Amino acid sequence: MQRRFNPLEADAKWQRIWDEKQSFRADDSSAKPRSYVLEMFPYPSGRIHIGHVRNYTMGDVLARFRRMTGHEVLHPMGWDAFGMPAENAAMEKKVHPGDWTRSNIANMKAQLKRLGFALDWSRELATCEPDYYGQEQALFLDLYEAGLVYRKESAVNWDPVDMTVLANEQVIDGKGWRSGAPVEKRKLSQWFLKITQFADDLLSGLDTLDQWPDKVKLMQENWIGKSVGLQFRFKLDTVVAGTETIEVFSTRPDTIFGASFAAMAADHPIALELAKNDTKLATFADECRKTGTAAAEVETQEKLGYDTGISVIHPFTGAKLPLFVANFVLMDYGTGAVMAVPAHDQRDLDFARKYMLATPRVVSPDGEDAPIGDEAYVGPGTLINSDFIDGMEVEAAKAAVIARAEGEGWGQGTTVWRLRDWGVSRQRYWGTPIPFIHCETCGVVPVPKDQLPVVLPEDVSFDIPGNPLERHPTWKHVDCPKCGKAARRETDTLDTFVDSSWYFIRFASQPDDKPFDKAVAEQWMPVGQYIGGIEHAILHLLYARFWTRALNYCGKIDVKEPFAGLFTQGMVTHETYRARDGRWLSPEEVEKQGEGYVIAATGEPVSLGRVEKMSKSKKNVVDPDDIIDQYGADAVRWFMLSDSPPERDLPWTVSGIEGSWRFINRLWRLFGAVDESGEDTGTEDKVLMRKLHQTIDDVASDIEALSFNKAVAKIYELANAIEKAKPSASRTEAIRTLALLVAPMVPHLAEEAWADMGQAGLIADVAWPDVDPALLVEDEVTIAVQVMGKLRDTITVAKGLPKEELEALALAAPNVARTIEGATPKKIIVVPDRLVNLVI
RNA sequence: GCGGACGUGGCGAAAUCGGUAGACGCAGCGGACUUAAAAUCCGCUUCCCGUAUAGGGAGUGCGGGUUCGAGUCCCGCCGUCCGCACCA
Repeated sequence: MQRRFNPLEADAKWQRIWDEKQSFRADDSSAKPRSYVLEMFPYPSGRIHIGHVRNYTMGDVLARFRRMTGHEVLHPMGWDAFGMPAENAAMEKKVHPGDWTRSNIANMKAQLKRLGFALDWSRELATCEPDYYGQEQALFLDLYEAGLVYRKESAVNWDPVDMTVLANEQVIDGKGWRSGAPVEKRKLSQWFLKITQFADDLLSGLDTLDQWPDKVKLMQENWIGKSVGLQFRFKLDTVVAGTETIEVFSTRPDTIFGASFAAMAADHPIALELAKNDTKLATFADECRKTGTAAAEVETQEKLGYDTGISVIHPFTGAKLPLFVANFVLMDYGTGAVMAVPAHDQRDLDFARKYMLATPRVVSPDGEDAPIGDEAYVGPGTLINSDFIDGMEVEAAKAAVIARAEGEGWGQGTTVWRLRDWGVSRQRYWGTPIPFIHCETCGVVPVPKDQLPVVLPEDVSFDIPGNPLERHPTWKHVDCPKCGKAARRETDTLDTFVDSSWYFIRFASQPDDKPFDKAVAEQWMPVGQYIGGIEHAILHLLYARFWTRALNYCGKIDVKEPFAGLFTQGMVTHETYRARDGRWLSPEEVEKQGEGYVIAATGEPVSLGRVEKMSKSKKNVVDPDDIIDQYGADAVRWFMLSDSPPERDLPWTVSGIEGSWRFINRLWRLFGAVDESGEDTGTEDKVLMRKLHQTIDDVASDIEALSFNKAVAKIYELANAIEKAKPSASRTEAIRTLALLVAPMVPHLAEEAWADMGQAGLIADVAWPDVDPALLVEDEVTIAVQVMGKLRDTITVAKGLPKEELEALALAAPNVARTIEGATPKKIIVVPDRLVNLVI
């Protein structure tokens, strides 16, 4: 009778047993080597997505494998549970954000459980619960005491309809993403975290992260954006409202003798002042503000300027340079004004050509004063036409100019960062309340730690737009902790990125009375392997690196980098289908017919679209629950690991998951063959044993390298070899060992087989099989024989055969003899145990 | 525009050090079993010439180069994708 694996029964059974035995609980006091494996925790949107399944399966395989190799593994799961969708649901469906979120968590947890992940659920946390965000408030106060938190007036994107602040990413073409209303700039008092204090450290720390993708490190480097240069003051030839100088920044102070004009942003204070009495300038400035900052616009936009009629005085030559207001100068970078050197900066050159300004060369690769064409020269060279720095190389000239400016007191060497301090105020309900009180007498007063957590009120309404905390009848009214007079609670809540900036430490240590225990957390930290999507390359990963440094700065933890290893996995994609009228069709609606697809119900032809990321709008979504129902957890897990390298996109296909399901059953039949055949002849199968031990070794290193697709291929090869092998003691051993090799990937099947084979205990508790090094070396090798680099034949010989013998055998190989037709080779190249190449 | 990654059969992909290109899976084709289907098993499957399980030729985006030998190294193109975006 054919054995068919029954995942419906097996999955639930083993999940229950693992639960009962607390198999995956991490022991804080273990003497084993530690391994912290973490996947980015999900936002509880309601359903898990196939992308989550891929992400968590990868982490699970690594976690289970590390357990088998003798590690004490921490592999936790939680919920990034604050955020806007819950408030949107509250507005649309009239449910409380907390109820909505908690029921989503319950649903998603049930879904995750069905996949049999080896998670320590005892450490589960949700950021929306007071036991988490209360500790976050305590940490926020610690950072405040350390001087890392401050308030400042800041221009924000204000949505006048939703009556709330929007993040830059939520403003699309100048309009609120939800309301569609034109966004206003408003000055509001906002809470900030001093991330810029750690800018240099966050940058140099990247060099220590040798287990991070270069791509992510580069993105962070660009985001932090360090520029070193000279900040200096030009004297103005006309005093503007009491101002006699304009401050500029340049990364190329060496080119200062090539400056032919200066330019400032339309919003520069001097420009604003001048515009008061110059309507043409005011109009021009308005034009500058109107043009968008969208990629396409910037690229095509012409350099435009307005000559103010004022000049700046060159600090060395005393020459008068015209001062322009220019649309390419940004107020929020550097000082909002620049010295322009057209010969050595492309933007300055474009501008100079348009307004007929001089373009003197001051750096030359060959010392010649060649005229500048349409391209600015930005390469290395020697300074010319530059007074006291003539003849110097660029770097020396930079230093010389900075030294002179500092000596004469009109400028100083400076570093400018693109990174801004992190604005964490949100005018939302569903977030961590910022633990401060505003008192008319005492000012901004921190909530005393013994009064934490500041808990969100439950009785809120979402009938009208705006922040429900702000209009709650009682919540914000409190007495000042200092003077006892009536005062007002801060009604802003924290950006949810704060919540995800330390959850990994709370997983490692979760006491009731403090955010974490230093010693316990340090035993686990840093996270050994962190796995998640590339979309978090900058924000989340940078914030978490900052927050960990901030805690380190406060003496809370002896760790600076939270994630030693980072892996960014690819997306799960799917074909898209469209009907003739252009509407998207879901996979269930279409049917394969011959080479193409038709609508199942009507037979109407369907056009096949691109393979894209699964999304509701394109209707190419596959629900994890449905496929688990159909094929069981193991087939789904196996598919997630097969074929595509984990960092690349994985195309979901029905034939692919069916292939996985077929293999699950092939394994199941193979495992059944151990008892059934009874044909263990006691004989040894050396070839199979060699294959087995090579596979044990390969699969182990593939899993460590997260090359799951390769591990899967090796397991297929071994299964093929076992099926072809004749019954023997070796074959029985190989089958039993195969169960161990697949255990991290298809754990339910492995447990079922282990029990079925009469083995004691759980396979989850069995160690990874040992490799016999003697079996890793072949005693016979197949050698390629080439003539002039072209393969002509192969010969199989004993390993380690001396050069002369190989040459003789190669010359004697029939195909070779025919090809060279008796000629004597001029040269013979022999690579021992690999190949012989005859040069005629 | 700047920066980065990638380009291998019909498809997803292997090839860890410059040494037999295409392992493994999917799809496809042929066969066995079956009344039939499903399931399963066996075989073939880069392209071209060839009756051939003989043999040969071409072949890793394109054009060059280095080398006894290049998917891999170097130079120059082309294409796709991703990130950033007037950053002084």
